[in-house]
Amino acid sequence: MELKPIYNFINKILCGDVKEILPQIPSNSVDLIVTSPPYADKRKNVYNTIPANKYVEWFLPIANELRRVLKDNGSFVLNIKEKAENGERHTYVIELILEMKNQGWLWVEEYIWHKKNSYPGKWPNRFRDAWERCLHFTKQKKFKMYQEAVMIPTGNWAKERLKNLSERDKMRFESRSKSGFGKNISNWLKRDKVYPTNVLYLPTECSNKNHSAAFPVALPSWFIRLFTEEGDIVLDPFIGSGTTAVASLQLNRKYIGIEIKEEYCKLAIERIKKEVKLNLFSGKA
Amino acid sequence: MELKPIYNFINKILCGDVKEILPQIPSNSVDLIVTSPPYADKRKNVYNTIPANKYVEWFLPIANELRRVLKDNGSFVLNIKEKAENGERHTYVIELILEMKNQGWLWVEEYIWHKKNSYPGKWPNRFRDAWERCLHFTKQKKFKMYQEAVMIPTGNWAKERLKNLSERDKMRFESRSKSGFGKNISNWLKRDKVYPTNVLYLPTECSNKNHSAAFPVALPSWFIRLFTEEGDIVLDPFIGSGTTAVASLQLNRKYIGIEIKEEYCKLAIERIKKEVKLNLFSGKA
DNA sequence: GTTCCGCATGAATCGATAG
DNA sequence: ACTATCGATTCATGCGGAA
Repeated sequence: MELKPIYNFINKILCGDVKEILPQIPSNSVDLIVTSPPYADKRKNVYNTIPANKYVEWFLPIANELRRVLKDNGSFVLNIKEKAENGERHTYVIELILEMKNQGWLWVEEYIWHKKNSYPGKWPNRFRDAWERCLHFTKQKKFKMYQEAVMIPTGNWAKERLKNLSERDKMRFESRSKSGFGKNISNWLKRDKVYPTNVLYLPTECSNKNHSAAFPVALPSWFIRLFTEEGDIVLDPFIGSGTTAVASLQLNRKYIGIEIKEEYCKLAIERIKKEVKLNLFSGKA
Repeated sequence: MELKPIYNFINKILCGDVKEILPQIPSNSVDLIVTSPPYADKRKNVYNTIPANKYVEWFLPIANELRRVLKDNGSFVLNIKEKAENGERHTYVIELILEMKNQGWLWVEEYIWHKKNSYPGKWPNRFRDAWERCLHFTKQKKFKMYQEAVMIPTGNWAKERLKNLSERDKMRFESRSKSGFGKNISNWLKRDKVYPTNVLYLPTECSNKNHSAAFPVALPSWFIRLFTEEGDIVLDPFIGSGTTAVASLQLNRKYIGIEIKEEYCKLAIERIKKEVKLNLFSGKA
């Protein structure tokens, strides 16, 4: 099949089925794939739900296409968590890991997203679920990684030093450590920063009315900074309300978003427009 | 085979091979199994290390015996983490989960132990590993669980209390209380407490006195409070330096410990003696 | 008695070197 | 080519000695 070159897809929300759109995208063309696909049996009212026991079978062909479109030195970050069913955790996620390895993916790491404010609730046999998996897959042992881009202030250093900062600086400092913005004092801190671990401690974003995005900007933002440079291409095959696109824009990366639900596509485009205006206003673009 | 009744094993450290000792323990006799088995290829200077690719095969017969000795309403908490090898996470842990389900275990939950102080190091392809799995298995859908026993202090009482602590102590206190650790937990009123999540945040106990236990007392302590009542029997088939026994004693539970290394057995017995003395001194036992 | 600083110590992992 | 061993890297913690 003759494929259109990649620049036809860049900075667009492609409204349609992943299984039809992905095959149109040329091979070895994106630097990072980061996504939070619909979880099994969740959000029934919005998506055509995928039963837990068919999840692997449904996702594997998509994973295979994703591997094709990813550059050899690129990364795939899959944010996912198995549901509990009949008093047990379902096994479709760990089965998926094994099957993706059979496809040729390397399972490099499992990052944990430790959710600061998790969904409330009480059950007799378990507590609130406060974490999700962020599975890191690659095509090769060697891949692009920019660890300095996500360094964080030292534990003790931060505590000691915060006392001497004004309230205003404190705010800036806080926002920096969470999302990576606020460059004012970043140089000043450089020597006193350390590398993070494989546990991300981030709050979920309270749903802004329309979309039920449990996927906070800070999450794709962290992986985009870690695995790409400015100008690189970030693909999210289940982009929902456009969170990954927003993160990409903020970081001067290019995005490709795929979304099947038209209402979500519209929502994403609205959010992106606002973000672009913000960038223009701040003289960024 | 004629088995001795369970009281012959209670409050003892049994020095020998798990595979020989477990079959002597009667069926349906312990309320909780909590353990941190030797990880694949780790602690080579101490244990005969189990290669990663033989790990499942090695552990499955043990898991089967554990299921036999566990009471029907009991729980099994397995603390484990896969290693990274050749740039990838190994799959033996997730394979083990699938195989244990085949044996009849229910995989109820995966708790995350978020380690505050993880092992240092820097690599081109990953960050420091700051978490471990605490896999919760049971025999039945219904099992014993005492959620109130691990509730976390919050509210005004805690705030008042915190005022009088130094900044540094406050940090420590908070990190402990986030996951429900901390010794004075019983002092809080019920209305000032909330249920924890499935993420436990606590430091490892490193370079402590004579023994260095990567398995901190607070970890078995939390699960013992959650899954047992006073007087119940707690089994640790890889008890090492006796951490699980210490936790059991502190909480007025009975322990059964198995350990293959004689030096560790001695160490465990020493620690237990000290703990018993402490309990006597405080008028507990 | 406190507080503070310096130091050794890990359930690690990768890349290079050696056989 | 494949395995075994070693050095380099890194940081929260608890201890001991000093002020």
